[in-house]
Amino acid sequence: MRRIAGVLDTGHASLYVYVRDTEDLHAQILDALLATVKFPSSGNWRTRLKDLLTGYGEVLRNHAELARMALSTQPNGPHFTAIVEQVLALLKEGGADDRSAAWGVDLLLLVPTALAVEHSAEVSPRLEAERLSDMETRIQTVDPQQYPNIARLSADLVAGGGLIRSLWALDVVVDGILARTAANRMQ
Amino acid sequence: MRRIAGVLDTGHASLYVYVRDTEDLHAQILDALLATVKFPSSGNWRTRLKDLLTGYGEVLRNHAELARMALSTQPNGPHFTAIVEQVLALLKEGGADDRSAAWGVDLLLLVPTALAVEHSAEVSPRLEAERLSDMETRIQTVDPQQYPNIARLSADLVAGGGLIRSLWALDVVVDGILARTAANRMQ
DNA sequence: ACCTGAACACCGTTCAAGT
DNA sequence: ACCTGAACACCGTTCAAGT
Repeated sequence: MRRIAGVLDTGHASLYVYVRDTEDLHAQILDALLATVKFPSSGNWRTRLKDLLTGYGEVLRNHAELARMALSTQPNGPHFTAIVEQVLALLKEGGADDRSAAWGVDLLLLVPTALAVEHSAEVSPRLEAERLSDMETRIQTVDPQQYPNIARLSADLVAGGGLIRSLWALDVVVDGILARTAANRMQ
Repeated sequence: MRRIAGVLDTGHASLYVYVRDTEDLHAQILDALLATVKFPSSGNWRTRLKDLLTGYGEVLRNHAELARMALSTQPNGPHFTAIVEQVLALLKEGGADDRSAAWGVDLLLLVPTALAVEHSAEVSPRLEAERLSDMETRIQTVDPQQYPNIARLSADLVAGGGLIRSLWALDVVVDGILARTAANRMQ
């Protein structure tokens, strides 16, 4: 509140004319930022879905505070609602059944949101690189007797950057939603 | 810090002898609590996996602050590491390939963690019920012209409680990991 | 109607001083 | 080595007083 009031060159108490509290402030800022998210128009439905959610994730990754808010309280602004609508449309195009699509949209939005919060601790690139290499050495030097699977998979556990992992996670969830659809059909 | 120091009947500054900062304090508390998580021994691998992650999620759901910490900074205590090891073992038993298992464990742990953070805003049951019914009416009264898919799926969007949705989400991610494994085999 | 400054009730963290 | 109280530098929120 105080920081934003400073940027706006006004007293911090003045903001309470326009917002109810900090959460409300964050929600209004987020929806304004979501106006910049592009709705992809080329490629198949899966590519368009991943592009849309990547764009959503980019906004959240640039504003860690907003990602935290988006996770703890479901946003409800018009631009957020438009993204939900589009995700549902793309899942329908992909052949997902109604319930799988409805429940799947939450899970799909969770991926970029949670990943944005995960990377919100990145204070300085300097410290972040150190933290990451600490984690790598911890995984690579784990006791193979006590944790055989971690030791065996240590290379894969530390492999892959943020974006490639995010795209992989979205593919996993999309595949899972389609698998649920198939399982429901067989019932 | 001050609250916990009060419970321990000591000065808040004294805690800094044992912890580096608030994040370190949360990490130590979380790993102590994770000692209580049961490792299921009956049922097939998928049931055991879901039970294990549900147990993990229960701990986080009872301690919202810790869930937020677990999301922004990867825990690294011995009990957390043991859970990761067990998830990897169960995924291997289920036939997941190495990379899908290694990357999948992050995504699987994300589900209960993020859902715990989501429900961390539940201050009083009274207000929470109100917030939930507000959301329901908002979804059910959405403009069908502007948001046709939300309107069409409104019943499914609001259906299902926390636990059943969590189990569904875990099934989706497990199915997705197995689908990725199958896709990798075909290459 | 909108803005302001002061005040209130909190935080986490540091540090000199005690034992 | 461990603890303490005070102090510092922050928060979000409220409110009476201004214009």
